[in-house]
Amino acid sequence: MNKGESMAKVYEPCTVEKQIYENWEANGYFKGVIDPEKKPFTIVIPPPNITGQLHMGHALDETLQDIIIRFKRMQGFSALWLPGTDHASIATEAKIVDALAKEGLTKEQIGREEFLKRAWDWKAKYGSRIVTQLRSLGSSCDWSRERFTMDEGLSKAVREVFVRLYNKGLIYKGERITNWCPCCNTSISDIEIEYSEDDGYFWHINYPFADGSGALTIATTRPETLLGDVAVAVNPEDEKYKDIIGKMLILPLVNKEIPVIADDYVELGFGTGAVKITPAHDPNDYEVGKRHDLPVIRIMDDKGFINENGGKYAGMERYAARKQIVEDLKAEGLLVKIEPHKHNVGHCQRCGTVLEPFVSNQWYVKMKPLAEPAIDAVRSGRIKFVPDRFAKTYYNWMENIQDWCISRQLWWGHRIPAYYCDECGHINVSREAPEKCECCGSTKLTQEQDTLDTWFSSALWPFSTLGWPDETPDLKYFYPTDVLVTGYDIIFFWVARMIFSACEQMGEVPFKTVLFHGLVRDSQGRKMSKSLGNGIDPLEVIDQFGTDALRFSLITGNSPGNDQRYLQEKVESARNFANKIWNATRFVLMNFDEDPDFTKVDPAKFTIEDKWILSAANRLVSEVTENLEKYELGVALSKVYDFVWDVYCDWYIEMVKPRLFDSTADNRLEAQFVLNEVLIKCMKLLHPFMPFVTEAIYQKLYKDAESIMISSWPQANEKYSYPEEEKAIDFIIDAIKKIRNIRHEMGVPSSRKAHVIAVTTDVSKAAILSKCEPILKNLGYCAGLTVQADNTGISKDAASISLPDASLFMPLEELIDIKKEIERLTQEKQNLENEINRISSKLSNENFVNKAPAQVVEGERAKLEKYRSIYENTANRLHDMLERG
RNA sequence: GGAAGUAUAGCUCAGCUGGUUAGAGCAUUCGCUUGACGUGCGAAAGGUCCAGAGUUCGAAUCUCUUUACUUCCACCA
Repeated sequence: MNKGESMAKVYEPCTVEKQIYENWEANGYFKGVIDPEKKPFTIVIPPPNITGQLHMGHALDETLQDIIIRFKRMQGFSALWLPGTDHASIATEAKIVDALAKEGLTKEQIGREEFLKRAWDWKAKYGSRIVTQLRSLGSSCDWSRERFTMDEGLSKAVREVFVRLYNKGLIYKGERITNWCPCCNTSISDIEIEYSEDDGYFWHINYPFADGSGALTIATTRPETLLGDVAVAVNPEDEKYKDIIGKMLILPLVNKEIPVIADDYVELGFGTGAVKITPAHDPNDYEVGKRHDLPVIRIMDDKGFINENGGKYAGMERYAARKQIVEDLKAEGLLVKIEPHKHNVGHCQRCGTVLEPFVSNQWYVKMKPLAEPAIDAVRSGRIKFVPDRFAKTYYNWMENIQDWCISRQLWWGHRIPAYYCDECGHINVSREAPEKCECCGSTKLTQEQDTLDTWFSSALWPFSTLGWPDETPDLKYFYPTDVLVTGYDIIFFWVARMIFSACEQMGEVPFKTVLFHGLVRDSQGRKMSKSLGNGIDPLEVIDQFGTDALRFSLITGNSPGNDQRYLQEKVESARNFANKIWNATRFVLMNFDEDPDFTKVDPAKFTIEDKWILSAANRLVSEVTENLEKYELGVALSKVYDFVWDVYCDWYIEMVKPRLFDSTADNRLEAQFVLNEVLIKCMKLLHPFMPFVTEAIYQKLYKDAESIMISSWPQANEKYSYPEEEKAIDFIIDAIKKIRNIRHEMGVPSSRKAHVIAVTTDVSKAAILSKCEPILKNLGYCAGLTVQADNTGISKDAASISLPDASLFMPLEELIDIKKEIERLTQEKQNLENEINRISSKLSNENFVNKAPAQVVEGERAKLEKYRSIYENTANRLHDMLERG
């Protein structure tokens, strides 16, 4: 039994994938190694959350990166794909809090230390799950370098950056309006807000004038905030209210006097034209309050309950208080009307709770100075966005950036390295806990309770994972990284922040290219989500169809930055493709001699079809390489697919079958060589996309193969350039297709072979036809072929095929329907005429001939010549038939 | 309110810097135990490239306008 016969008839991914992956890893092929002889190529993984489960988005993201890194590795770069995970402060903390709740505990009850212990335990238990899942995608990450955003080194980097920014005055602590999630119990940054258009109400409320002269009507969507009102503002230009500016109003329910003030902020013509001002609970009001020097009265606590400033409402939950206040206003006759009102309400990105903006004391990063170099990094081209339209989104955000609230009232995360002096109140900010206050020398210091936004640490990922702030050899060699692959949905959260962090800390960009991909949606185009239950588990798909099939289906038809749909049919066809190449290999090996000695191959014995495919494979190599360099992964893949399936399997293999089956054939070894040569080239081109099946095949093709993943990327081989043979075989394929077409149309069974007569006066065409007789016989169902220069002996009822500079005649005896044949020829003649007219009018257009590139004009001329020749043949035959018929 | 994307065969999508008789997969129709594969082979049908205007010798491709859908940003109490 030879190697081919020992291969299963159907490729079964699940039987080989795991072992192949373990082999790669055990042999250290994934390792990024500092090699001064080689150029580095670096990718850092977008670290998945430790709370995460593998989803289709990861699958796409990982596949793209793996394709690029495998390609570069094969090209001879010292490739490093650095993996790791993110601590995901808010998401993880919520998990721990939930787990505690099940035990009837709160985090306050167990205290910070115990809480963190549990969090680390949780991380140890579940943090590796996602990493295991990434491996099943075939990811060739250097797992020996796996990092975690809260490991020792990265925490050091975080403290270093914090201290540096603080010392430069770019981090400050201040009292400002911040968005607060009463459910997660923490402040959040602006970009963590998700707005949605919600149904609400406009409550119109009368605020009576203190002097008893009537009332002023305001409208609000949050009536409970009136407890914190300190004024009512009107537009200074508003004729209606000119006279009341400066008058005092009685704040309902609170019974306190507040002034009517004038401020441009109030928009003319909107609502009642009078706006209650609650500086502690609204960012705009806060600004108005500052301008008018008004007090800031916070009336709600961190959990969303009315505080002691709320008088009799103190202790009530915010919505209960709202209801009560509306009722009380109604009772006092101050409620004018309630209007339904749609408005945008901010929700917590993580838990969906309606956010409460209020003043609190938080840490911020001053963004303006950081944004400028970051904008320049992209504008100058040092960082390239693919597709480049995302640069616009990026500029727009960066140019209008607000300061970044980085403190979180959470325990799981990097605790802010600020130490308050209990004696003098001075804030000591330092890398390590100071022994005494740098201001008064007191040793009584208390560390800040708050932790940092998760994204603060991931912003440092490209350099912190390489050892920064230490000047490590890794950092020197592998930084800056080459390409970052990520979804466009985190351009602000992560990409932008890495850019300004790197520019500030490293003085250099974090990566040279950012390749953005879109979302993987369900088959109906909906976002995959837990609540819809429409998510598809990549692991299940892998089990069923294989990793390669999943990867293939995600990449084919994918273009940068665009969303795509997940369709199972696509995975199925990808699986079929894996099976196809498996069987092509099986065929090749089944038809190998025992250990063919390719050193004995004589290129002089290459046939026309050997040269044709060697030449075509060369072009494929160049094109695919170029597409990959430009990150056109989907295009590259479909080119290999087409070549392997259509060109290699359906044509070349079929062409060489007779040679292989004839053990005495003189050039059998050459056929085996070419089959092998081209197949290996294709497998290498395909390997980044479909690593497992190509490895499995590679192992079959080579006796002592190490691994395809460390083999070298194919190069176009100049000695295999045969443009003439390529043209010749294209001519023959065209002829065969036409023969098959006619036979099918005439309903001729494939068992009935026809003796074909080729008529041509063109010497080179005659030669090609003669040379290709075996191919025509085999694939064109010919019993034999005669090539001659004139029409002698051609029966009137033979079916005819017009080719450039040649005609083929197929006597099919009684099977041919003359009427039908005349119809067919007439139609064909008409089609050709149309084409010829189109092209000749183009060529007779002086402007075209003068202005179009010579190559294009030449191309059109050649086309015209070809069609004319075919036309002539068709017209002659038609004429003949009509005459004789 | 601002910005962006998409619109190509029944479905899902390719088509790069303008020059193809406009492509693929799936589905459809017809035929095939052709010594690798029916997860296959062969053949076919199917498209005013959303609509309109412009630039050009030439537009699916570039510009503008319209329509439909999608997304992001901002946000008026």
